[in-house]
Amino acid sequence: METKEISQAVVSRLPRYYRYLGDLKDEGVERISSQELSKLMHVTASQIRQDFNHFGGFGQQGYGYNTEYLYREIGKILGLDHAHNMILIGAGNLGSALVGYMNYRNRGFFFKAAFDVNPAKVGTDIAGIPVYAMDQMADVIEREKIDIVVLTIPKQEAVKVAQVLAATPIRAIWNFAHCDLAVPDSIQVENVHLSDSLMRLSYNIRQHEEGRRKKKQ
Amino acid sequence: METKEISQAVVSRLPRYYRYLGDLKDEGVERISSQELSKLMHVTASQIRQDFNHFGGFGQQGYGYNTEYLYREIGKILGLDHAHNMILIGAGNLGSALVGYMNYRNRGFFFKAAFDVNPAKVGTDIAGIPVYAMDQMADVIEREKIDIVVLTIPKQEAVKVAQVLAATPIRAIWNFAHCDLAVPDSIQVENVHLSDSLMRLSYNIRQHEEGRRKKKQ
DNA sequence: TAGATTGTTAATCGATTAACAATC
DNA sequence: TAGATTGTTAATCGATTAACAATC
Repeated sequence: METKEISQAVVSRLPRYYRYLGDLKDEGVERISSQELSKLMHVTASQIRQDFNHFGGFGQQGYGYNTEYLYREIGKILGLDHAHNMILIGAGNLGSALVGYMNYRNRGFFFKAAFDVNPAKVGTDIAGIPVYAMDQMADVIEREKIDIVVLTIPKQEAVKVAQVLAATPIRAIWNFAHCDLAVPDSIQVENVHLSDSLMRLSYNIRQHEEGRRKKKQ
Repeated sequence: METKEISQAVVSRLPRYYRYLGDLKDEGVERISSQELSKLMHVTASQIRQDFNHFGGFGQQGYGYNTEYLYREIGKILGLDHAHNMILIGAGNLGSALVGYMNYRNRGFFFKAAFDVNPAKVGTDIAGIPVYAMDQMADVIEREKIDIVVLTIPKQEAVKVAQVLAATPIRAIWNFAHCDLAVPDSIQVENVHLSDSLMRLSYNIRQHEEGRRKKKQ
């Protein structure tokens, strides 16, 4: 399908399209034009058509796009037609929240186990999955065919664990630690830097204030 | 200070600079050149200088940048020199995790209260802050001078709550609901769409596999 | 067929990188 | 002073938007 590399700018927009199309599908909307979708999502119709066309033609001239079909196709592009096995490293508050959420609203992402340094947690369950000691990691990854590791541990530990993970056959790390990770190219890293996000928010608050102050003068 | 509008691309990089400079400062590094920082962060030295210069000259020719000074200045730009009062709406797993995290590692962001629809939770404490009924929201916002509302509730409710919030003097929403919010321009919205993030990860796994398959042929 | 809307090329805009003069 | 490195302008690159021919 895709020949040339797709830019991350486009990739970042796909989940949002997927979300809107899912809603439309659920509302029973059978077809939608790039112009209608444009109004709904507050992006240009041109961008929508360009984005979709990176992956081949999903529409029909004079008709638009079939909502259900487009939804399914974008799902495939996003790899949601494959199951993913996950483990959690760091069975703290945030980790438990993620496991709980995934269990509840599944879309092919399955948590198989959690790991924690705290001996008091080892042997217990969080949100229905067992917590193991850290030294069981490599074993469980192999046995359960884990692709995705979710890292919810402090940055110092995250850096060390990433080194260990680099030698395992995992394919991705969903990194919630406040640091960048050095891993081989074969492992994809998706960072969720919550503190960065909050700082961006803080910047925008300040910026908006400033703008208002200047206008007043 | 800033006259022309700064692009969000630049703003998004500031927290990462802040992170690296904080680490350098803690390691006792007194000064750093754009070239050294470039190697460390894997971005071009040119971009670093451009980014900093959007906000005025922080460096010195022939010397580089003073780590501590630059760190403090970026902190100011990010608005971290002002305190922010926050409330949590949705005292579930994720919300509790965020409150717990913020309480522990404070940087001027203070959670004052939480709100939940569940009557069993109202009157209790989560991570040291009181949980109120939803109808107390506007009152608490005014009394506690809340700027930032953290939304960790399902999307259907989030949309409704956003409507209520639009009429309050809050300045920002940190939105963890899987939807976009329609609020006045005076309210900044920072979205953390975790499922979008996971889909991006899934895409990149798939993309990498595909690349490998093609190479083999 | 006529009208609508895509797919796609060309034009524009903005962001990144390169280069170098200014200056510590 | 000479060397180093910034601040800043100019060149390049990529992403977004506009336009329109193809076609359902």
